[in-house]
Amino acid sequence: MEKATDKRQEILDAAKAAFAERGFARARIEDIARKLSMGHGTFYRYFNNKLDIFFSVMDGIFADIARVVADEDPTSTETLEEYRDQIFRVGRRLYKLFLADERLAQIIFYEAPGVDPDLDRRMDEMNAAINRYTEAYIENGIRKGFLRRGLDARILAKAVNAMIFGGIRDLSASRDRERTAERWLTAVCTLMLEGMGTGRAVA
Amino acid sequence: MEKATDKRQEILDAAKAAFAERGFARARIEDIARKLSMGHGTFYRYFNNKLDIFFSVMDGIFADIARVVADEDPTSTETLEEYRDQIFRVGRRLYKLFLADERLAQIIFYEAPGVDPDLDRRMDEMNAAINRYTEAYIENGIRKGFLRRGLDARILAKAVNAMIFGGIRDLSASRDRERTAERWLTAVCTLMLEGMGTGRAVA
Amino acid sequence: MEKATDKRQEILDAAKAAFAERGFARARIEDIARKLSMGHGTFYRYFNNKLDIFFSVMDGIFADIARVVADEDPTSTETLEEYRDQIFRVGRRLYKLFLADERLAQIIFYEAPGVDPDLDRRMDEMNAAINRYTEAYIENGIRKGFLRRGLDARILAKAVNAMIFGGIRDLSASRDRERTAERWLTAVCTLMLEGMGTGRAVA
Amino acid sequence: MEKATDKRQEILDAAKAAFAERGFARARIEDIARKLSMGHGTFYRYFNNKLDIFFSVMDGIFADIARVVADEDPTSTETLEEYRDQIFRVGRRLYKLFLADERLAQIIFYEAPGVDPDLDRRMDEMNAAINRYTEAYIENGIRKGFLRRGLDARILAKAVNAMIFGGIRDLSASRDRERTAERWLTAVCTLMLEGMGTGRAVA
DNA sequence: GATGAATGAGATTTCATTCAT
DNA sequence: TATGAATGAAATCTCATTCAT
Repeated sequence: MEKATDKRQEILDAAKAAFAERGFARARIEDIARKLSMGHGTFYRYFNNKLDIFFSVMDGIFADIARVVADEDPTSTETLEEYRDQIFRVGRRLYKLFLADERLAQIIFYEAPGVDPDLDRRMDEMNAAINRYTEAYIENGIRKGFLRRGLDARILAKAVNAMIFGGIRDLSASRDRERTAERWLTAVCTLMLEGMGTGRAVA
Repeated sequence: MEKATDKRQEILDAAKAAFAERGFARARIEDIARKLSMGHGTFYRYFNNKLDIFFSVMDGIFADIARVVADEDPTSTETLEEYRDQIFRVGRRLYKLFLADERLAQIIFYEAPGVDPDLDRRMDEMNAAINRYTEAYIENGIRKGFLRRGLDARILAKAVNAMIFGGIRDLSASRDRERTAERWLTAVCTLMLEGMGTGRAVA
Repeated sequence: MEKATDKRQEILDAAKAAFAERGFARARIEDIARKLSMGHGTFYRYFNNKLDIFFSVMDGIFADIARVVADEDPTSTETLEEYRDQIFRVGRRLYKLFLADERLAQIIFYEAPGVDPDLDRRMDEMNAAINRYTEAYIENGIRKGFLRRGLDARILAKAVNAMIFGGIRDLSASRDRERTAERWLTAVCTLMLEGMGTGRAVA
Repeated sequence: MEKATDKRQEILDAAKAAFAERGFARARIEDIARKLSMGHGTFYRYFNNKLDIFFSVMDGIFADIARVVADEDPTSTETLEEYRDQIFRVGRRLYKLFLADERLAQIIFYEAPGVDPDLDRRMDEMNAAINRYTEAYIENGIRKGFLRRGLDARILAKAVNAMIFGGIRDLSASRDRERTAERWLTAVCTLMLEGMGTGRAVA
């Protein structure tokens, strides 16, 4: 049984690589099998079909992201400083996750969209879950008084996450990734906490 | 000549719909032709091949976006209030563009990525162009004194645009779109200019 | 009426060029029309279909060849010297014909075979006619006594013509064509009249 | 492995028949497959594409011919009698090869020319190789003294081969092939060694 | 369980031919 | 008479999936 799980994982990994490299449509089952020196008929012992394994690959990616995002308790933050630290902490972990495996960004941003309506929906749902998480942080901040009252927490949460994922996308294409990651975290915090304005008289 | 241009435009439009609905791979040339009650061979009188028309569709979309984005002069803004107005103005036009044609968001966010490396590159380039534009706004703001010195204009510009396009994506999926659009614009402005913090003592 | 004949001839010539250049299958009616700056629909006013014009082109070529071959009277030759002169005369005219228009050899040897069973048959018939002609020369030679008795005139005629057409094929691919043509004529005459042997005691 | 090679050979043979019967352009992959009661997709497991298999068919034919032609040593002939015997021997084998498989002549003379420039070139090369071979025979004959000095060996070799292949072509269309083959061999020898003249005073 | 040969649905693309203008 | 837009038959080729060994 262990053996079977290992093999499944192996196939999953080869498939992830193939999908990242060539996209869903152009990746061939036979290529994936050949990379593992196994008959491509064997593939169908572990997965029902091509879409099935793509969903499995995506599930793994979603789980990786969820693990990072859900690692902190949104209600535990008490001050703006703590919040800032938290953003950096979560952000760094997230960025590290994507920097550790370039295939993630390639798949999430380029290859997965449009493959299957069901999958698009699942991506939207994962997105929504992350948005809810961020919303909880913001609402906690308002409650605790270190974020302003009257903020549109729902939309702001989405905006913040859009930035964070924009950063991930940008990171994948950048040279000095460590440095760029820090610049992004700083920029995101700036916009989240102070904005870019000089603070003089904004209605 | 007018006739031919019209026909081309007609095909282009039917293709845009097909690509938005089923994605590049699943959209069939014959579907596009049948929708226009024409022989599918006719298609090839107006476009070289399937990828060719997809590029043409995308070119149209890029041009639409560029027209909106490039409509204002980044250096003309003098005060934070003017800047905020400008953001709202450009944002509203951009959101209106996408709300007027749901297919744009579907194609840009779901169907175009991963179809062709060349096209991915062109999307990245369009993105970069918009980023440069926003960067110019921010640098102007710093120069004019209504944005803080020392800001990382390059990354902040990217972050801002990530939010704006995040808004577009969200809008397409939302109910009361007009209202949601305004909420997004407000949220983006908030983050850009003041952040969410209470302003008390942030190092 | 003259006008129409001219046009027909013009099309025929453009088609000959197209067939020689690209072969029957790859030559497109539209290309032929475009070369004449005429609508390709017009083509069908002068020819029934693509095969029809190919047949017409071939008929022209056959006629050109027949004119050269049939120009002399096989029964008028009286001596070996006259015969040799005659071979040179006819051969030169034939080689000149093909050297004057490279397309002839290209079409005859490369493009026409296999296009259509009917056409293959017509080529065979033309060939047979030439063979009969040559056979008549040989039979005349035997009768007049300057060729040996007992020769297998039928096969020898075919062999001779195979050489002559082999020469045409070779000429088209050679550099100094005038010189090569003379060498071929000399070679053909040698084989026809004396052979290559030293003449000592061949049973 | 044996199995796969057999299948490949089976397909090759069916293709040879199809190409001989209908020509390259009109032969359909599906016909070849159906003749073997196999799915047409199977074809593509053994050959890359239609041109690929045509080249393979031709390679087989070229190899068959080369084997026959290269079987004797041009320099070993010492007398005219030996030479004559040699011509008969090689000629008989060559004619036998083509008589054993009618498709060879059909493909070589009717279907292959003009299919593909590359292939035309390869046919020309094969031809050239045979010509060089015959040239070696003639040069040997001159050296050994049983052929006349001063002969234009290069062109004469081409002329001789043109006759021999002319014979092949003629054979395929004839009734009593065995008899015709002998007549051709006799005719070729006559022209090669003595010519048709009576031998009286030819300048 | 593993294999890979076989399958055939399905999509793109070409271009001779037609026919309304 | 000339035109060229429209047509669709026809053919190639790909590759996910099946299944006998």
